[in-house]
Amino acid sequence: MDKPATSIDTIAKTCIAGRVRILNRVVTNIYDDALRPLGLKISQGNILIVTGKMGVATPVQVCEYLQLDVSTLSRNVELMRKNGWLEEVPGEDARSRPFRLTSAGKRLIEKAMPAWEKAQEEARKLLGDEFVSLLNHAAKRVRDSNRT
Amino acid sequence: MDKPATSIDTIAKTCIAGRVRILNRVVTNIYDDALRPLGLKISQGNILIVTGKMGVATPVQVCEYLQLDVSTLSRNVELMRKNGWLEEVPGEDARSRPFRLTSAGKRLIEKAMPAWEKAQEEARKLLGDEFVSLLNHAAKRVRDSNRT
DNA sequence: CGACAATTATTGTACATACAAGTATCGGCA
DNA sequence: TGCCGATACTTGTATGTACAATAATTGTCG
Repeated sequence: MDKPATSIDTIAKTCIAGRVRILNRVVTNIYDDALRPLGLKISQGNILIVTGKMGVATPVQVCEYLQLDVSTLSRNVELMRKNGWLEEVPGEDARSRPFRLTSAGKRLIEKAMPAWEKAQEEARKLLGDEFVSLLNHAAKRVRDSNRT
Repeated sequence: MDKPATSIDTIAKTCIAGRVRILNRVVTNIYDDALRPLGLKISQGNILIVTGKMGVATPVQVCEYLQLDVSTLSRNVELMRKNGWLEEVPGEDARSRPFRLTSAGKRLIEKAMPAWEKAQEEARKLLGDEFVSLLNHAAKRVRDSNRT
């Protein structure tokens, strides 16, 4: 004779958002701790990486890839520009503000590599290989799904 | 003859934090959109749920469960107290500030249930059953691991 | 060509988040 | 009993995040 589960019980036992958010906090902290000596946070690091892959990047492109609001990116890029890691590039469309890595930005990534690897290994061990593998697929699906 | 992968390529292809953070943003937005008509965000919703499960909760307990910094919780609880969803309870240890759901808080959870279910279903479809199942295990492991 | 919708970014506002530093209290031990 | 380290929380500061409103530009269609 099980009692009927309350709303509280149901949500506590199954809420996907709760779990994703816990993981996000823990994993973000692992990387931020590792990168702290470099004055870099993983939030900015990921923007640097995406920018590096793109060569010249526009806010809209980066936001689509990272599923970030443009207003969020606007302020993040501003900080990284001040740090000398990104620079604006003139573009054809005057509405857009394309940017790219500076050489300091590229050097920073190289310098951060060992710390990133350490964090990556810690996260991998914590989450398990199977989860990490599914994570890749899930992230790809999410990026392609384009809610809105 | 593959060229050696650069640091940028390696991180772009494999970074766990990048993927977890993308998922976090997308999933959080799904729930926040669904809950917006109620004036509730999933960040606060999860705190309400954990509090509800505990009956009387202390900040330290909630933070350990949700892997939140106490300073973060401090401000979140303050807002929810102002909204009338949480109330302080006198405790024995004067250092601690235990709190619990008010009846308004309980009613809010009931009222939010349909929206939560809608978001939950959208997230489940987006991420896939297999991923969701592993997510539960991963979250439990993370909670038990107690980095520090 | 000119009005208007669509696109792109910035700014105001509110909340989430963590670290560092500070305050209050507790518990144990000399 | 009184000191002192440990514990629990708050506050200052910086960044991350999104939504709404605004500004600037572009594209389109009559």
